[in-house]
Amino acid sequence: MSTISDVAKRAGVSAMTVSRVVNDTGHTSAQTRARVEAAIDELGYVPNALARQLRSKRTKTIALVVSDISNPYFTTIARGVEDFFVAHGYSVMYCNTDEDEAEEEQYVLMLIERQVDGVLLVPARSSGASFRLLQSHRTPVVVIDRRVTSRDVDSVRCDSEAGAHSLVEHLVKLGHRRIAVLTGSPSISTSMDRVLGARRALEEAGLDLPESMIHYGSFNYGKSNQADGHRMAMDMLNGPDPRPTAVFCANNFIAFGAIRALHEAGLRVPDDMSVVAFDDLPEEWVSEPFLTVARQPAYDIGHRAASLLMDHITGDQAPSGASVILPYELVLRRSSGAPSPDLLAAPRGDLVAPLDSDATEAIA
Amino acid sequence: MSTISDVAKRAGVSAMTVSRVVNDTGHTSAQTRARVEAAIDELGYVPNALARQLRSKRTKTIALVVSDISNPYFTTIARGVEDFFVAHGYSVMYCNTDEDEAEEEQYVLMLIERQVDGVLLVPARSSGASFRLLQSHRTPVVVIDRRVTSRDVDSVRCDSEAGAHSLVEHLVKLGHRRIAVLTGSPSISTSMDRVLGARRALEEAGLDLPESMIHYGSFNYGKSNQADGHRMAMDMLNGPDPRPTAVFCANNFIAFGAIRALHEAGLRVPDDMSVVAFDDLPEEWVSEPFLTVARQPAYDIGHRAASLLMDHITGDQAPSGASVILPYELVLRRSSGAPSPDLLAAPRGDLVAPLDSDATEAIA
DNA sequence: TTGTATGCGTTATCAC
DNA sequence: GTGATAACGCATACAA
Repeated sequence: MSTISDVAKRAGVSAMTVSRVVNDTGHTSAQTRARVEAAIDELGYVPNALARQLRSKRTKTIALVVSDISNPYFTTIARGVEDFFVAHGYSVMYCNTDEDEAEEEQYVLMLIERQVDGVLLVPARSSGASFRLLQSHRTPVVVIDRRVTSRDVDSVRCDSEAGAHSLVEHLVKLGHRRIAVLTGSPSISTSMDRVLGARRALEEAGLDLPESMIHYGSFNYGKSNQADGHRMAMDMLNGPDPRPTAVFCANNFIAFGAIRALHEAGLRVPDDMSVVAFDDLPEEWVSEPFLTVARQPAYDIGHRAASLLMDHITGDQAPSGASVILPYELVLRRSSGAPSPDLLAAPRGDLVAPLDSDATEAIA
Repeated sequence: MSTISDVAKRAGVSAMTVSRVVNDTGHTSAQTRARVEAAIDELGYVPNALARQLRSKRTKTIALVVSDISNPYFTTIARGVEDFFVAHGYSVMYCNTDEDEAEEEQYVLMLIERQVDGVLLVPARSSGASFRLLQSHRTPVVVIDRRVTSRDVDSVRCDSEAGAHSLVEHLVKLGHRRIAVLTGSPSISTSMDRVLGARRALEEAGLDLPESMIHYGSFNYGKSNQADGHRMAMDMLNGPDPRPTAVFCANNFIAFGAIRALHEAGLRVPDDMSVVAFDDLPEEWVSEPFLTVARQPAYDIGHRAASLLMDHITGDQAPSGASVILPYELVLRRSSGAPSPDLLAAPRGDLVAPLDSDATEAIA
């Protein structure tokens, strides 16, 4: 409520002297410093950051724009970002786009208005409209989790192609031949890279991945609060015979929805269908970790991206269009197993367990 | 990069006219409006929010200060807050204190510096230093999840006492007589309310809750990234005979750690020990929901608190010291069952399953 | 070591 | 309907 000149008046000095004391810039005699500090305490003076930022043209604020703040993958990234920037005296604004391009543009505009010093962006589309906007306002950007077509924008992500390849290769080695893929939107590079990795693994085994085995949907829950993996798995089950014996889900939420769908259809995992996926949950959260996954180093992704952005902010390094690709970790668990010999050939109807079976227990 | 006067020059008008067009205030002729809008487009002008906020003394920003942003309980609250405020044209800043009072004060100071219009606070301690600071700067506050001693502070939370009572009553009805409590810090009202609820349920059954059966710790993972429930459960198992037959965990993370500890000790849940807890995870995340819980209406808590804060910001309503207490929902699952008759009397050693048993499967 | 003048980009107020 | 002026609170540049 009180301003710098209130303090100045009270301490019998000029506003500049107060400013110097507050910011520890320049020299001030011990006496006046003491008087100023006393006045500050008495008035409960707190500097107005808006005025300071307007004048200095630096907000000491960066923004993290993600597509789904409910997803533990992104909250873990957020931790990595936060830890880095708080240690460097910056604040972090979190923005959630729900994978919606319009929301993203609105947020980016808001961030420019607010003069943030930099932006970490998980772009909803690879089009790059948002970060062209940012660049035109000289706001440093680092892209997280996804590739973008534009040059001169740095990015940090996990090796999606290789992770998908490993997971599907694992399925192939177990003996699976008909493997479906449930992925996110085709406009997100991560979705497509994971399809590519899956396809490569199949082709190396002399198999192919027809489009009919790929189901596109959403990485998020979305407004309906329904995991799209559920719908995609239903589509898969209702597709042409013979049914796949395994399914690769391109992220955690898709896998959760898919497993629920399989469960509802009376199918046992992995007996009737193996499931593998990208992304893991903290092990403790599920009493019995069950899902075979490619685990991304989410915290490190956030931390590395933060560090890179900081280099751009300080000018220590210009954006070079470089990509930092971090390794995944393959975690084999019980959701993947060898297909039963019958499954490899038999028609579908005979194999679906009756709904009142103990499929529930088997999936646990 | 370009300012309002750049636009004014280009359009051949004054800065004020541009301001009027941008903010849709006052009257402007269709002609000049068109000319101004053209100039804005050509220059890619974006207003500087800092200057605007400095002048108008409103930032259209509120802050949500929580004790653990990794906890789905708080991210769900955040969703409720975000949905409300974004719909009203506000931005939300998220701050994470890790239940640390010093961090909290630092954040609150930063928020005052940044002139946020209001704060939603999950206070680390009930002392109330932080919101006295906020109040002295006339920043509206609403407290979430916890009671505070101070008058004239509104709060929104779930009925912890009643929820704990229901959970423990459920255990008593199943036949449990020795029930331990693992809770958070004694300085957090929520911790203590849940102990009180547990005690009341036991006393109604003619039992009592000695201090030796209560273990205090942390609701969070903390820097060690170790769930404190694990340590507390170990303490409980190493305590005096006879061992409890059931345990009430005062939040989700405590329960996760405790279950892991029981698991490691070769104890089966619920056969050797029943477990009940506060807070739930989204059902899909765990393929087989297992834990008996009191589920808090987290989204609603966030939404209600946001709405209340908005009333204070607009001045529609002065803080009255009122508490909004929302109901919990009891969800019975497989982690709680009747104690085996042997357990009620027998000494400990005989009952611990050997470590190489199939306890793992049983807990799933 | 301390103070003065000036401007950051915007809007409130009043004048035309 | 439009413009000139001042002020929001602070820090840069320069002077003393």
